[in-house]
Amino acid sequence: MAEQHELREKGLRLTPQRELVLAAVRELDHATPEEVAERVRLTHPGINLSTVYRNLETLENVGLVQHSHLGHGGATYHAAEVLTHLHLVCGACGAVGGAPIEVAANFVNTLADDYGFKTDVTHFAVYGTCATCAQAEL
Amino acid sequence: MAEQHELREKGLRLTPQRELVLAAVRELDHATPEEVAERVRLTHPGINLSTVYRNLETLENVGLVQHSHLGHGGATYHAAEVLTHLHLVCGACGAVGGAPIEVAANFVNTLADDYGFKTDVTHFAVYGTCATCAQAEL
DNA sequence: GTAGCAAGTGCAAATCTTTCGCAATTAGCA
DNA sequence: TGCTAATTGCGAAAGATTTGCACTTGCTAC
Repeated sequence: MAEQHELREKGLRLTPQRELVLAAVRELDHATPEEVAERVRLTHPGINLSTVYRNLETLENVGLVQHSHLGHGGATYHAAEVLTHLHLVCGACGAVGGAPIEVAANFVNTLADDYGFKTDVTHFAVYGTCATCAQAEL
Repeated sequence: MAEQHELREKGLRLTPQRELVLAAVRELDHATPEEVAERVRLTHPGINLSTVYRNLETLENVGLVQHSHLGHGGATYHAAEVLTHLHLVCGACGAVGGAPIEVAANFVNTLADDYGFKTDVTHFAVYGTCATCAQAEL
């Protein structure tokens, strides 16, 4: 229950709904707010979608969850602990692959050295064509 | 008017509206559908927003324009000719910087070699903190 | 040059996602 | 146990994008 500490520090409360949202984000991975709500409703049907949105935002401010953009519109959320990989999104089939952050280390360093830009590689997906689809195109 | 060729090939027509949308995308850069519509309306006030959306989609299918994701929700469109740089989006101030594609060459090659993933670095922005904001944080 | 057909347009309404206001509820401190 | 401010639920609002449909109009064939 480390979250209790993070929350209280900022005058925030640990409500059942908030716990459920956090738990759902931790269980699911890359979950949209809608999916989080759905998950939470399995055990707590009455929860409101607004509440999910608000809690995702709150939990993000506190640093317990983060969001990234894997596709078009919506953000997807994941627990802060697990941002250990970057996302490879295939534009052809929609698959989301993963790769360790280290493969981008050089790229990140270059941007830092030459542009003073501190990159968070996990926030936006890396877009392209996955091996399978690239194969199929030939 | 190279576009005439691209369009006809697929049984599509070159309508005034379609030309205007394409012209607007070429003049603007990183334009949202809304901005494209606004631009087109300067010379052709009656154009409908749906038409802009539909034409952006059509032109993208044909390969004359492309879209990328620079921020939260919306896509922004640019002419297919000009994807010569990647986008550095600052999460703190929202500024969109640019960097030549070459800085990512190594990264792209690694992904290709190790994962068979063909990366389109221009499609999604690179997220992080710009030099100015990184400075301010200290 | 003209007719015919399918593609495209305008318009309004429908969706979908996310946000907001507000009254009722409740967690956490004294 | 009581208070106060944070939080929730709910409905409505806002914004973005899509869709159905009747009307219009490129483009091709004659």
